[in-house]
Amino acid sequence: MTAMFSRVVMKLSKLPLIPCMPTLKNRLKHESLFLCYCGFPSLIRSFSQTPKVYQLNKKISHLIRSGRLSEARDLFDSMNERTIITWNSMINGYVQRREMAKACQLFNEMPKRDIVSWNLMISGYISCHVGRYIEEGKKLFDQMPERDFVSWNTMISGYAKNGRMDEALKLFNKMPERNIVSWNAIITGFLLNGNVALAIEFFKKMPKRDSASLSALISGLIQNGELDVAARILHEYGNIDEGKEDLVHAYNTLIAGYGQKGRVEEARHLFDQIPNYKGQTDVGKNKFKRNIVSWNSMMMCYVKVGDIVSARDLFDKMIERDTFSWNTMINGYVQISAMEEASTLFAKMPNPNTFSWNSIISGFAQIGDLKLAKDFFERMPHKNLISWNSIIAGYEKNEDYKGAIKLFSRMKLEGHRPDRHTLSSVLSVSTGLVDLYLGRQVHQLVTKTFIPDVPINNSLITMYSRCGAIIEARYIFNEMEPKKDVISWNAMIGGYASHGFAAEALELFELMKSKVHPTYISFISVLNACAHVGLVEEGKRQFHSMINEYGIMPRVEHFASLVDIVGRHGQLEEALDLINNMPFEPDKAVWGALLGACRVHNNVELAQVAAEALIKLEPESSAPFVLLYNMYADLAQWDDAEKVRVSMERRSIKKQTGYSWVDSSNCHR
DNA sequence: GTAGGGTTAG
Repeated sequence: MTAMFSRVVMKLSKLPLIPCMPTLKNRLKHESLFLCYCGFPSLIRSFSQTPKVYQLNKKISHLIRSGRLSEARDLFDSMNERTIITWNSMINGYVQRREMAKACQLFNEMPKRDIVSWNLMISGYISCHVGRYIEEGKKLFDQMPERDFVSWNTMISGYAKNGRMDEALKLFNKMPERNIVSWNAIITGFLLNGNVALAIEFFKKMPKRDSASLSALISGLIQNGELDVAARILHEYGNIDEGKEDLVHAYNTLIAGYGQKGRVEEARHLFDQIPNYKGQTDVGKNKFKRNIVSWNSMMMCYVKVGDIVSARDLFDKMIERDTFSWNTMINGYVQISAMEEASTLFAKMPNPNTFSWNSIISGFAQIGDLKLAKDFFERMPHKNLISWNSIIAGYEKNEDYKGAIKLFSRMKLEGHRPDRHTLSSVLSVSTGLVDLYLGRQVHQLVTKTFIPDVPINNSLITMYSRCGAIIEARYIFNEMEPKKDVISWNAMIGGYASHGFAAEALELFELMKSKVHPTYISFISVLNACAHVGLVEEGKRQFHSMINEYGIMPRVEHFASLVDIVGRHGQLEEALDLINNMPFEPDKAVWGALLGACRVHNNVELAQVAAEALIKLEPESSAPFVLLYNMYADLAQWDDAEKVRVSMERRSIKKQTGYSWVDSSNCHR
C-alpha cells in the first residue's frame, strides 16, 4: 500500500500547479493532489511555493545540469525565499561533483529536511566508491526518520557495487517491501562480483521484471564472458511479440556482445529481429524498434571484423546519424588503413569531437604519414591524453625517435600526466635509440605511476637487453613470476642470444618449453645463440625440432641463421646449398651470413657470389665492397682489390664507418 | 527538464 501510494505521489509531484480545474480530468488530478497533501506535509510545502521560487529552483537545477555549479550557488545565496527543493537541488549539485563537505554543510544548515535530502546525501557518500564513505552513508541511513524505496535501494546498490554482497543482501532481506529496482540492484551486484549463477537465480525468482532487469542481466553476463547464456536468456525472456517493453536495450547489448567476439552473423540476426518501421517516426506506443544505438552497434560489429562494405551500407541507410555513427565509420576506414575515405568522411562530418580527431591522427600515423598526422594534431581544438598517446606512438612506430621525445616533453610541459600507453611508447623509443639513460628514467616513471603490467614489463626487458643491461633485464624477467607470457620469454632469450650468452639462452629455452609453447621468434633467438658460439649440431637439431616437433614453418630468418651456423663452421658449400634450396628468395641477411662466413674462411670465390647478390639487393650499401676489398687485400690480390675500389667509386658509394656485415648479421631480432 | 535508486554502443 505504501509503495503504491508513494508511486502515486511521485507521479503527481511531476505535475505543475493547476490554477483552475475546468475539466473533469483536471479535477481528478487536483483531488488526488489534495489527498496526497494530507499524508505528506512536505509536499504541501513543495507545492505551496510561489511561482517565483519555482522559476528560480528551475534555474538552479538547469545551471547545475550544465555544469555551472558556482553560478547556481550564487543564485542560491541571493534567494531570500527558499523551499526544500531549493536546498535539495543545491545539495544535489555538490553531490554530483562529489564535493561532500559542501553538501554536508548545506544539509546541516537547512531548516527542514525531507526524505529526498537524506537520500541525496546517502547517494553522494555511496558514489564516492571509497570504503569508508559507504559507512558514512550507512550512518545517515540508520539515522533518518523514515525511509522509502530509494533510501533502501541506494544503500543496497552501494554495498553491491563495493563488492559487499553480504551487507547488500542483509538490507534486501530486511527491507519491508521490495520493488523491481531492489531486485535489479542485487542482480547487478552478483554480476559485478562474478556470481553468474546467483544472478540468474534471483532474476528467475523476482516476481516482476522490467526491461532494465533484462538489460542488466544481459550486459552483466556478457561482461562475465557468458555470451551464449546471455543469448539464451534473451531468447527466453525477451518476448518480442508483446512489444510493450523497451527490449531494444537488451538487444543492443547482445549485438555489441556478439560484435566483440566477431560473431557478426548472429549479431545481424538480432539486428534484423528489431522492427525498423522504415523511417516512420511515429509508430505508436511500440517502443521496440531500432534506435541509433542499434545501428551504431551493428556497424561496429562489421568494423570489428573488417567488413567495411557492410558497415558502410548500414551507415548510408541510417536516417539519422550521431557523432558516434560517424566516428565508428571513420574508425572502420582507419583500421583497414583505405585513409582517403576516412578523411573524406571526417571533412563531411558535422561536429567532429576529440575521438574523431584522434582516429584521423592515428590513421595517418599508421600509414606512416607523420606530416599529416602532426598537421591534424596541431589543428585539433581539444587534445586529450589519447591524442598525445596517438601522435607519440605514431612517431615511435615510424622510428622518428627524436620527434617522439620532443612531443613527450611538450606533453608534460602542457600538464598532461603520461599513462601506461604513453610510457610504453617512450620505452620503445629508448629501445630504438639504444639509450639506457633514457630507458632508466622511463622505468622510474613507470614505477612511480602504476604497477607495471605484462606488456610494460616485456618492453622493459627488451629495452634493458637491447641496451646491453642484461642483468637488469633478467631481474625484471624474474620479478614477473608467475605472470609471464610468450613475449616475455622471447624477449629474454633474444636478449641473451644477441649478446652472446648462448648457454643462458639455451638453458632458458629449455625451461620455456616446459611452460609455454615457443613461437617462430623463440627459434630465431635460439638459432642465433647457436650461431654465436658455433654450436653446429645443436643448431641443426633445433631447426628440425621447430619443424617436426612444434609444427612451425621456417621463415627466411631461420634460414639466415642456419646459413650463418654452417657457414661459420666452414661448411660453405652446405651453406650455399641451403640458400639455393630454401623456399624463399634469399634476403640480405642470408647473403650477409654467407659473406661473413666466406670472410672468416677466406673463400674469395664464394664471397664474390654473395657480394654480388648483396649489391643487387642493396646497391647503395658499401659493406659488401669493403669486405671484398679487404679479402683481396689480405690475399695480396691487389689487382682484384683495385677493381672493387674502382667499381665502388664508379657507383659513387662512400665507405660507411663503423659498419660491418659480420656484426650486423648477428643482430637478428 | 524543480531534488534522490537499478539498465544501453566507444
